[in-house]
Amino acid sequence: MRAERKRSALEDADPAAPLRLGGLENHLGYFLRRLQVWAFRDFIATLSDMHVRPAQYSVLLVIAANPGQSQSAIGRTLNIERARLARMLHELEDRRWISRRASGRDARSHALVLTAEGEKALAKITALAQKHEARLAEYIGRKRWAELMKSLRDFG
Amino acid sequence: MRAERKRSALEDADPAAPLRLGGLENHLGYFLRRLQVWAFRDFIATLSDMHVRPAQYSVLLVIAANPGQSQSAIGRTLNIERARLARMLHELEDRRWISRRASGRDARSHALVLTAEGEKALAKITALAQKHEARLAEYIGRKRWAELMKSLRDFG
DNA sequence: TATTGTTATACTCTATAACTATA
DNA sequence: TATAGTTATAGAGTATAACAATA
Repeated sequence: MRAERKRSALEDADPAAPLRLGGLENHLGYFLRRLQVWAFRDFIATLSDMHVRPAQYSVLLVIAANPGQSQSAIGRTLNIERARLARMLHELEDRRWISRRASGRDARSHALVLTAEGEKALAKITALAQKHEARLAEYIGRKRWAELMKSLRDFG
Repeated sequence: MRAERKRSALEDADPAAPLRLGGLENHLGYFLRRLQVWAFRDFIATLSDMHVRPAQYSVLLVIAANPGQSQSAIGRTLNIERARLARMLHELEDRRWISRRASGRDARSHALVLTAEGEKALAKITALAQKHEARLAEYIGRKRWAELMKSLRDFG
């Protein structure tokens, strides 16, 4: 028998190769999760100098696009629980990137805005985030990136 | 002036409506994350009777598809850190769904297999997981489901 | 020396509940 | 009564480091 004979599946295995996924192959959630984890890791690594995490970044962008809105409106938009958002906003306030102003209409709520320092930080952050996005597009291929973006954005 | 006059963007806002996403619109990771979170929540809710989380389910499926493999091989396949996987496997062992056998080849590693009880549980779990998947497909539309699945699976 | 599995710690994020102050 | 925001706690997942046993 030749050295390159047909070997059984067990013998055949490259010890470092990934295994069969089995039924997981039929679950979209698994594949979504896998790519999302890659993307978030790359995002965090790319923005490590600024110490900004994806959730913080999303909050900064939504405040920038909707100045003066309340915490509950931000949380509703991004699906962030109000308790979690309250703590995150305190951190961003400690960093002098946002400020809470009294809302004219409702004494219970705050009007959130970026500070001048926050605007400056966001400019740097956005530049790094673009680099991350370019890396993601390269990782999965520009065509696939565009397909996924269209499919997911059209839905959302 | 009429009551239905053209109002400014600020006045116009439905107080419960989501805000503008701003720069977030250009980030695939955000949209991936949003759908993935929906999917995992639905998965957890659908399988709440079995108390199985997505990561546990993925481990059970990969063991079922690759009986006798080691923890490191499972972890490598699913991108689960070995420390995390060790604890998860102890939980699954406590539930009598998997067992660790001595590996013939390497005394350091375990050969993981489903128990008979584990096979039975996985049958129930898989049936529920199908219901979840059907719900996900309905949520985003069957066409979009197929597009995303193709795009993501081809890549992986 | 490197790898397999284990234990432990710290941090992020999610999920709740309880509380206050307003509406 | 309901809503906005706050504080606290518990659980899951991620990231590390250190360790024993084995390769």
